[in-house]
Amino acid sequence: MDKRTHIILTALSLFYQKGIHSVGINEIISVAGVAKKTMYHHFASKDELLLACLSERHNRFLNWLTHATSKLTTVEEFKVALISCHEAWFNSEVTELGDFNGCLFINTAAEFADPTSPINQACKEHKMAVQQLIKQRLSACNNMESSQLDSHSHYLMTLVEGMICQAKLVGIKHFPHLKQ
Amino acid sequence: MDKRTHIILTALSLFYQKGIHSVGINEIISVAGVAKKTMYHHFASKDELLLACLSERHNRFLNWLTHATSKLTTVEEFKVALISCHEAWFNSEVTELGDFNGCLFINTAAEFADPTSPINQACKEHKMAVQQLIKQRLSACNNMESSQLDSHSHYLMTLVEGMICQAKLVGIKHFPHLKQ
DNA sequence: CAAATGGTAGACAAATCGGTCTACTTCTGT
DNA sequence: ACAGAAGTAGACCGATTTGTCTACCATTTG
Repeated sequence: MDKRTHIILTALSLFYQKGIHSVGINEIISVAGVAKKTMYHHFASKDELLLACLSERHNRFLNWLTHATSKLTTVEEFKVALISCHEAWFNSEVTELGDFNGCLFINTAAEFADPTSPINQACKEHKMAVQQLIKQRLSACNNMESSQLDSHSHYLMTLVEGMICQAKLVGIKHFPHLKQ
Repeated sequence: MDKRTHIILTALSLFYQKGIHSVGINEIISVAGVAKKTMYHHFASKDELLLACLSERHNRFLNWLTHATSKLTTVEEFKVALISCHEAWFNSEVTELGDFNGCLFINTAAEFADPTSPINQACKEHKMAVQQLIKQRLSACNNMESSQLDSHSHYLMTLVEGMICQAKLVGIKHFPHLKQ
């Protein structure tokens, strides 16, 4: 495998499971089995490596979410599919997302609070992309009234974000009552 | 003011605005205007100082939420009050909660992912206490059916958690559509 | 063949981390 | 008045941080 992507995947896994500041460069190269010079050959700094990891995770996550909500007809079906696929993620049943440990972007933004930082902005852009996907998916439903498209997609986004937080912090893994 | 509480309040403010690992002991004592020995006289370690900060924040937050949702009659009124008081928090209009930067407990749990750590447990306990308060408040409403008490309080908790995340990450400060 | 590229191991630097300690001062309670 | 607790500034320690650098090896490419 490409050394560069191997470093990204190793760092991504460590960052996701243990947080950013808790993981040092030495640990990353040690786990990846790679020389320090190799890492700094591909990435100018830890921050740039992190940005590459966020990008990788973003692509992976959106790809998964896109496929998990592809078959849709009504608003109700979409809502159930949206909640169900997140439940699968919480139970670590989605192999490409790894062992569930909350949302990498929420976690990372907690450590990089400065909104002008590129890292914080990458987190924000990820969330806006998810919001956009939900809105687009919702607009394709048969019984979706376009007048409520903004408010309803926004509502579903709030629900999903809340589910993720509860799944991580208090360990709630299924939300049957939300499917009503 | 008591030196101990002064150190706690200073550290709490720094931790909340910048994250835990991003703030060092030297910065805390420098901003607090206190000798390092004084800090270590009151707290055995940075972790114990952090635990004291979490406890302080927990008391402050629950006290605020308790008062902000004290006048209640119907489920609908409570829901609107719950959302509205959080909107006030997001806009940093609640002086005792300081400049809004998300939920300290969500942020802290992101940096201390190990669920066996006392710090992670303190974050979890805070969320369970909030959930408990919502449930208790809800049960006092005139038109609350006890059969749906668990699912409805759980639903409101999910909503609130989602609002907090969206307010921090993408800067959404008001949620009129949730009040339906 | 020669040169460039990407790789290795690891020493090294400068800064910062949490935490300890000495020496001294100030406040407080009996 | 005196003892002890609580405070000060800051030197110091060992560990760790990110990041640079040397010296060498392997592969590929003009």
